[in-house]
Amino acid sequence: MENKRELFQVLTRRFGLLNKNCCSIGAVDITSVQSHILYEIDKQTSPSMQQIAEAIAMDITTFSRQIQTLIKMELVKKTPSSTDKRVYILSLTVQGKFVATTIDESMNAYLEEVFSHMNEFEKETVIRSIKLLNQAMSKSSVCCTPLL
Amino acid sequence: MENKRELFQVLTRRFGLLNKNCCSIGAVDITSVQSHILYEIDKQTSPSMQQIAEAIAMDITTFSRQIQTLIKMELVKKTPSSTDKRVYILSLTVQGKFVATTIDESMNAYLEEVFSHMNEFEKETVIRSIKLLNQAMSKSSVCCTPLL
DNA sequence: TCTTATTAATTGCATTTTGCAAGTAATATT
DNA sequence: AATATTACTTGCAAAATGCAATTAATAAGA
Repeated sequence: MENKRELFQVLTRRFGLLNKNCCSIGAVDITSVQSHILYEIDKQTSPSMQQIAEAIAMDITTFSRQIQTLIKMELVKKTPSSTDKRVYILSLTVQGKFVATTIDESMNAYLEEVFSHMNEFEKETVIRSIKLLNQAMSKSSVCCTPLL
Repeated sequence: MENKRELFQVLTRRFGLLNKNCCSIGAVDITSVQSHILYEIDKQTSPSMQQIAEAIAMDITTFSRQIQTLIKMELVKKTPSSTDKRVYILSLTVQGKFVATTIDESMNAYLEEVFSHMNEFEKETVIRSIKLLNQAMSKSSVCCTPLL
């Protein structure tokens, strides 16, 4: 069988590049790391700092500073937890939600465009394959254990 | 249909993390960016600086400095082109080749492990899907045009 | 209860990475 | 022969990174 790494290297490089490109929304300009943070805050419900930092496998100190930046940009809000005063709950501001949604839409639009080069059967197959892959990776013991 | 971005986000995050983890070979410790550079030099034949920088979509000035680092680490060699004195041809040193190969092997080992959670049919399907996806992405006009 | 861990998050460095602008040297174009 | 373009390198200055150490709050042990 062919070299699997080759296939994955190309795939992830492309997707990584996509992430890099897609982060300029009107006057707001964010990095791909920040885009990941927004995505994850949007996805989770009332997450703490730790939770998000862990989800994106980012050092907590770097994360803390990124959040400070995002707060200055008025994209993220930090609310003290009512049950544990050490904890801060992260949420998106209206503008932050808008940015996250816009990025999500443009990513999905891109993916739709990519999938438009396939027929219905291929689409289904590919989607199912990605799911399979995600499942298999989450079962794997070798790597990525902290992740998702 | 379900949210495609979600699927891809998870997949590429996992793969990105894998890339991050897999870069300590004996006494040699390299970053994932450097691993990408080694990979690409190994793949291409007599590539110039520009070629590699473009392949991994990296700013040429940052790339130039990364190469300097890799040369200091004795993983990469820079040979002046005989036909064009502005150009440098990049190649891996013996040690660089060893590092690249070791990373490649450990990545493939990881992927084998991941695929071991699937049956033969699923494996084939997934591999074929990734290929399809790569083809579709290369056809796409939206993004990633400089890439591969 | 009081003392001692443990945990969540922040700051203080020191290092590394990044990328634009400007530079040098060689080749291509006119 | 003069000019433009190309390949690559340096000079900043800003940003990102991560370890060590700090603060404040909760949990656990005596």
